[in-house]
Amino acid sequence: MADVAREVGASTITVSRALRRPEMVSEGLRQRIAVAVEELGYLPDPAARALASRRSNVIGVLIPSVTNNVFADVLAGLYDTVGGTAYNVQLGNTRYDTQVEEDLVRIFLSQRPAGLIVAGVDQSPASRRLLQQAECPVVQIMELARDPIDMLVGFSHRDAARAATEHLLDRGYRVPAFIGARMDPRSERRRAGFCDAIRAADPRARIRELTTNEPSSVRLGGALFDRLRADAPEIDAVFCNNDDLALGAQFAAQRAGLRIGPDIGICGFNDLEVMSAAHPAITSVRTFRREMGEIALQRLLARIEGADDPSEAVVDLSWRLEPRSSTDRG
Amino acid sequence: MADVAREVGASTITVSRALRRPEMVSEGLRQRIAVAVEELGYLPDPAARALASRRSNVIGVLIPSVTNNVFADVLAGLYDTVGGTAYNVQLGNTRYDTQVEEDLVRIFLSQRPAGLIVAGVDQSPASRRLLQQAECPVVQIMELARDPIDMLVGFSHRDAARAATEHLLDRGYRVPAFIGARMDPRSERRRAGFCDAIRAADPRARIRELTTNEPSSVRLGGALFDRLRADAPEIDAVFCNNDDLALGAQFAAQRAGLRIGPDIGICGFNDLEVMSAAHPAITSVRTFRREMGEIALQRLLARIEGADDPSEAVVDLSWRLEPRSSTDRG
DNA sequence: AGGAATATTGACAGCGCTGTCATTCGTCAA
DNA sequence: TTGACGAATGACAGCGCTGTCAATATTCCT
Repeated sequence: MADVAREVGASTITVSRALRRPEMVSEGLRQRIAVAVEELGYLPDPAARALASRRSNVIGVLIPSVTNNVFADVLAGLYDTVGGTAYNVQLGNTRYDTQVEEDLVRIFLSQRPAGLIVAGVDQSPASRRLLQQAECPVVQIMELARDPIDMLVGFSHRDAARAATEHLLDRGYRVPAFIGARMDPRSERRRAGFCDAIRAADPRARIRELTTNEPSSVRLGGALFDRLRADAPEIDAVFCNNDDLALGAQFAAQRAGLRIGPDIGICGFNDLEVMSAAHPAITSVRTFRREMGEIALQRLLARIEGADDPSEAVVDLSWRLEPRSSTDRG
Repeated sequence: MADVAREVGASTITVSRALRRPEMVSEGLRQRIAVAVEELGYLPDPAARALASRRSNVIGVLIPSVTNNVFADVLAGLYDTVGGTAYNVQLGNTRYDTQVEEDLVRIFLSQRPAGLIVAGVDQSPASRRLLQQAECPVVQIMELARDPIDMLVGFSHRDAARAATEHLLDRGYRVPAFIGARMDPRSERRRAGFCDAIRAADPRARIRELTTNEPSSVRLGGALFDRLRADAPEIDAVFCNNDDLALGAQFAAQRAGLRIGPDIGICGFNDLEVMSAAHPAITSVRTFRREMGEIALQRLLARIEGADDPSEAVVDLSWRLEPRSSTDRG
């Protein structure tokens, strides 16, 4: 930066201002500085900036998993939106553990981040407190809640699951069951939505379900489906916690010689691309994962850049049922 | 840090050392410092560290896509390995564009990263030069090459594809075709491996293929399969660029009433979890994506921590053919 | 016992930038 | 004409830590 300043015959602080608040520097100087920066290939040192301004350019993102398709999509939205800005996304993998999450919150906060995005609304009390006292904006994503820490972008898993289950009942299935893996808070809410729908139809109905805390996979979906049918042969539809399980259930049903749709209804959750391309196509609840990442980051950046007005502190992205052949009794 | 120093009656530099090079500080002092750090909840400021030491704790990772399953697995390996260390992974999304990659290399380098991991071996000349001159270790991942910039962890896509195609021929398929999407350098090498095998079997054979630069997806795999069969009805097997395409091809073949295996052989690439769980299970070439991330980062950290010996500058992770029903002619 | 080698600690300056406050200069209403 | 005011620029100090070199304490060897 000193070089640039020398080049144009100005002080370093003026160069600094030309880069960060161009409107504070006269037209001519600004241009000459821009030229010199380009010529010299000057790139500001983020560490020095962070130290001097007591605020880093890091957007901390806390998610429970990196591999999971759902979060991969959220991340894609995040990275797309952060690309081109002066900010950097920094991921923290909480591994579905609130204690790990709390540690990461502390570590992130020690960097004086520009903003924080955290998945879910079930932080530990200590995390919540830390985040509330943070002097940077915070966005919770994935879910809806009555008492956001700061901002919130998500949708109601419970409502979505309830709608999916109602769809099964509407289509004439009598005994839908719930298949769940990796029972995190969001999965539990989907399960609750399933129960809502079942009980609304028949308050005395028995809830048929099979859940596990193992990470979900296609193979596991098949295994759970087979076990569930062995225990409860009367079931004629399954609402799966997520699309991987649904795909696995469909494969298992096909192996068992069942006709997908007429003999067994299958519904997934998230509507990954594969669902509509499968044979037969699988009904699912579409969620707006990429958009969640984009919007969360947009809100965050708006606040960082000074928009104090939290006009829309909570954004409900909702969901959309996508009925397909797998729940068509024909 | 000054607080900690005061608490134990030592100088800040001693505290600094106790944190970074414990062996340089006497047992007793070290213990008291550890206690004080814990009590005061002291966390070092990474920006100040980076500025003073002229070296940040950032491991820059340049990949072409965040959503892609393949890179998601690599990332998972990376994040698993970096967790618990004092380093931070910072992702740069090159979007399959070497110019973007070059800009990102510059930006990353301006942060004085602890190390850099870049996907592929086809960097622009300028990127290559920058990376070679970088005063930090660099690992290229995903592929093999004769002239690594520094270290390399990957496998031969060409050999793997050749083996897969030979498998089709061995199984008795006469007219295998190649289906490819998102034709990046690695896809091109797989295509070359396909051609190698076909030509080795019959030097005068016509190469049947259908490729596109669109990002791949299950749906696209089905569409390409249908178009390919319309143009070349004689084909009796397809080697797909990746598993998504293979899955789509399988669904399309099923829609067309073909028996998977007897009527049409299908082989994918990467061996995502879904391949073995599909109905029927789909033959694929297993690649060690997560391991690639883990090992690349381990090597990098070893070098950062001072192991100068580049005993194994190149690690070949190889691959493994996983024959399944989809290439069983019965 | 004497000196060299080693282990342990500290003083000091400065990393590259920005926040704060001060200065200069031109403009404008009274 | 004059003082007030805003726009443009600069001086200075310091963000929190570490590299370097120096000083002191301790151990070891002859």
